[in-house]
Amino acid sequence: MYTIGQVAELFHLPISTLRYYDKEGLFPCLERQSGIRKFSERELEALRVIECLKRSGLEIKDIKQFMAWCLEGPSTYPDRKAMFEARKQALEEELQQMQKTLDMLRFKCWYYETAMQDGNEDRLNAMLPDHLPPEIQTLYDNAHA
Amino acid sequence: MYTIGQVAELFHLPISTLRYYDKEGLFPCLERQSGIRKFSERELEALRVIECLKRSGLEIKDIKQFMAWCLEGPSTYPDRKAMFEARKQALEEELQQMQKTLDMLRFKCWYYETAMQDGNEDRLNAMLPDHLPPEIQTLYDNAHA
DNA sequence: GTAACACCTGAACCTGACTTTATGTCAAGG
DNA sequence: CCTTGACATAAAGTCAGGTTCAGGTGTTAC
Repeated sequence: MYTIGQVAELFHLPISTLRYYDKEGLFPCLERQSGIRKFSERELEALRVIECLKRSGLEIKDIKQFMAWCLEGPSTYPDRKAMFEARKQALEEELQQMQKTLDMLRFKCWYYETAMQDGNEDRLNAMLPDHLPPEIQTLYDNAHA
Repeated sequence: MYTIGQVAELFHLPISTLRYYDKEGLFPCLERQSGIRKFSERELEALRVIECLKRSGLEIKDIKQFMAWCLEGPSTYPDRKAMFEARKQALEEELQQMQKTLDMLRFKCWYYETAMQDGNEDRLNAMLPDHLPPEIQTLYDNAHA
């Protein structure tokens, strides 16, 4: 059993956030002793799942839905699986987009490195868009694909 | 020369967003004819850069700073490069985190697939945390690394 | 027994990036 | 001439995800 302050420290979260999660129904089984929240292993596990779902882009209300499904038992396995599948696909697409953005950023770093050496962008502008050094061309093309 | 409506269509952005960007100073050279915004090639190029910087996680006010540097000339090449370097590093770290999250999601998909087959989580709970099938164990470990 | 401290509540406030609303100007078409 | 449609403005509203605050309670330490 942990107090809210101990859990906050364990998870490096502000106490206010834990209270907010509770208010939003993310700890449906949370118990209290004379008003004071008592966090058990069940809530810690919930918190681990919450962190994962949050990172994967879910909103609080969707996480609440997931918690509700968990309470409901095995009949909701398909819902829970569908939710994770959907998130997985969304994240995979986001990852692809990020790779493109990253190539763009790498290109821009090279661009300004070169501009600094030249003192201007004249030579660079003459090279664009298809007379760049080979590996830079790849970055540029990836970023615009 | 384009009207705000044409640009909105070209970039699949609401008109209100373009006006908001203008209000925030993202088009420092934008001209007007009797009050009406006239978007030229310069603003389209700015918009392409804005989209990239936004995807890379920059806030509007930082993008505004970048636009100001571009106006200022070659003396700000180092600032612009530093900005892209910082974004590049941040995005690379974020990408790593996302890979971990993705492994967690893949694990959860397998978990609920298995739970559905079993009709309960008893066997799964007995396998956790270190008696999982080999490739699933890898996902699990990566996600918690 | 009283001070210090962690806890409680509910409500108001905050930030970023828009979006909506209310109101107004202006040129072209029926 | 008047309506329609695209443009303009300022100001307020929205949304997620918290944070802060005022005012009160409970337990522990001396």
